[in-house]
Amino acid sequence: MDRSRDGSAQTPEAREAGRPAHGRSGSATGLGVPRASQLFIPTLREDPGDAEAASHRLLVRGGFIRQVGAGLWTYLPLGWKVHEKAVQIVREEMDAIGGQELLMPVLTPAELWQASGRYDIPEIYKLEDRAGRPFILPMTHEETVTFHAREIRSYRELPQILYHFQTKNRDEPRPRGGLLRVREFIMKDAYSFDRDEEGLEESFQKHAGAYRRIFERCRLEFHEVQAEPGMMGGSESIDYLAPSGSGENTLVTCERGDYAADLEIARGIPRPAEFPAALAAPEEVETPGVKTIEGLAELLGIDAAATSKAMPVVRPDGTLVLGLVRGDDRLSDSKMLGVLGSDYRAATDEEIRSAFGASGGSLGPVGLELDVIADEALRDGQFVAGANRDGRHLRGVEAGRDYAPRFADIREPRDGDRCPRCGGALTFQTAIEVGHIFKLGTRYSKPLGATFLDEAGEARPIMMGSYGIGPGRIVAAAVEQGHDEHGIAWPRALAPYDVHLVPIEAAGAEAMATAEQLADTLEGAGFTVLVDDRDRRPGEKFADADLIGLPYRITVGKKTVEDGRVDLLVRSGRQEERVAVGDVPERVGGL
RNA sequence: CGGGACGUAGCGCAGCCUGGUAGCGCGCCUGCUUUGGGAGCAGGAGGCCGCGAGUUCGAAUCUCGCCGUCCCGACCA
Repeated sequence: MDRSRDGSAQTPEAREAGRPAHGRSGSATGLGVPRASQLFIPTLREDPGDAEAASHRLLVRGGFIRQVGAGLWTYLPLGWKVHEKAVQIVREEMDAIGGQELLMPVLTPAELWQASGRYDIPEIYKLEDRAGRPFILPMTHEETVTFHAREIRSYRELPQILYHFQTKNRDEPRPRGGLLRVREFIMKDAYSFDRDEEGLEESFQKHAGAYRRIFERCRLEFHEVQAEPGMMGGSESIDYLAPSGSGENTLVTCERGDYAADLEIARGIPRPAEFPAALAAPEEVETPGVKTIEGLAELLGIDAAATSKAMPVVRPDGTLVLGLVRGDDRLSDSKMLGVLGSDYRAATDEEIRSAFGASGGSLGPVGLELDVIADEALRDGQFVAGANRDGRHLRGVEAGRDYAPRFADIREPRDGDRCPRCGGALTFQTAIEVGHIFKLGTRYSKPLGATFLDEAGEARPIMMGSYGIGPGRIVAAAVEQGHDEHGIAWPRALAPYDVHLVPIEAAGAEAMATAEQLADTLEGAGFTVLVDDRDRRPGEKFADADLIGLPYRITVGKKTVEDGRVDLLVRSGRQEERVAVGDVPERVGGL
């Protein structure tokens, strides 16, 4: 215990014993309610110059966080309180589904990651100890937890759920947006261990339930969507997306509420194309100088949706594949990745020239030896396609008749698409990914040798799942969803304190005494209170209170104190009401 | 990693084009007056102008290199 700060003769035990039973947090001084005059809450009058996202701006201005380097942030005392509120909610819900909290180290021997095959992921930080032994700073803990799961020997010891809150490091190519994408952050990562698919499904659903409760308790608007498993491998994954003004994901939802998906895998029904009269066979037309779909549609006087767009790509083994989408659509990178089952890159001009005998702008699927992957939207109808001769296109190209593609959904949904379930209008919003859960299967248990013996005495790899939540992203999403031009409006579940008590200095000793007394009463009633006892002008105190965003603000001034009343303001609304001092706890509790 | 921008007092910025004593607003310190939405007056402190080379009698300013930060893209549990 740090005695240097506190010269009192109080022993830790006495201090502990003196703490109130209802668990309110201690004050900064060791005496009474936390006072702004003695806390480190450096608010800023102006927006930081390099911040754009609302959460970034307001968390910095409100004195919650400060930047140390790109993607590296300190949680100041106020910000850490919010973070820990989120952590506690996550912890309670994880424990409620039988999760067992532990703590695994950050510093990790490289050999674990070499064994899983993830050592070469570019995002991991690599380092050595003084003897030259290789270590990494992991981005998640599958390898380490699987290392421990090797101690599970029998089906009798399954299932298990283990989790921890631990610092993760990622050498992000581009950190951004304050807490939205960072290089070091705390993550709750949980891992489930089951004997078979059915067990995994059960663990997976338990987590899905816990996640819904967590985000509901945090008062976040969120959507549970099917997602891409990405580099984690594994069969199924669900993303939890919180719509926000800033973020890196695009959430696609149906106006009727029956469909929600991440843009990367979302399906949309494109508007129907208007086709010209059908032709019995493709017919070549001169299209000199036409390089774009717009130019082509204009020249021929047709709907851009009645054209097709060819996107030649190259796989790592050098094979060329032609992706074909409708002229007005965009190829979806993530979907293409899924269809190809491998990495790919756009073909270079030279590769295009030698394979097609034409350049960019005039490519089409007819008469090719290559694999052609055509979007579903091209299944029916006749489209204009490149002729594979510069300056020429083909009219009336029909899939099946004129070329033999493999059909797949490879278009990126866009504005104007209809819902694949009900035909309703789709809307697109940016969103923050606040959680992601995965079925890993035996992706890690096999290479790391985590097996158990079943009833038949046969060794089988453990079925695993992995479940992540970023408390820092919950914090950012809460601000994105709860703020106005004056500052943050925290939900009570995440607010660093419940009540901001603002005595007006000039109102005199009586007002101060009333404030002190009210603070104690409120704390006694189970609320946490921050008293702004700073020697500042009222306007400044109000501005800071708006910025910091505690759910309730109580003003004690000479206007009110004379008749034993105070002004109560709910941060999320803007209406203020005058309440008798004695009625305050009940009034606040009822809100 | 590609494209763009920025780095000057604690914060937000001007000055740079056209080289010659480093400025403004806010904040900070002292005093007095003020006090229900970021006060007024007076006085004061605070700068390796990102770093390093070069050009020049002289560089915040011109040139080159490097570093850092932000935005778009690529990337992305």
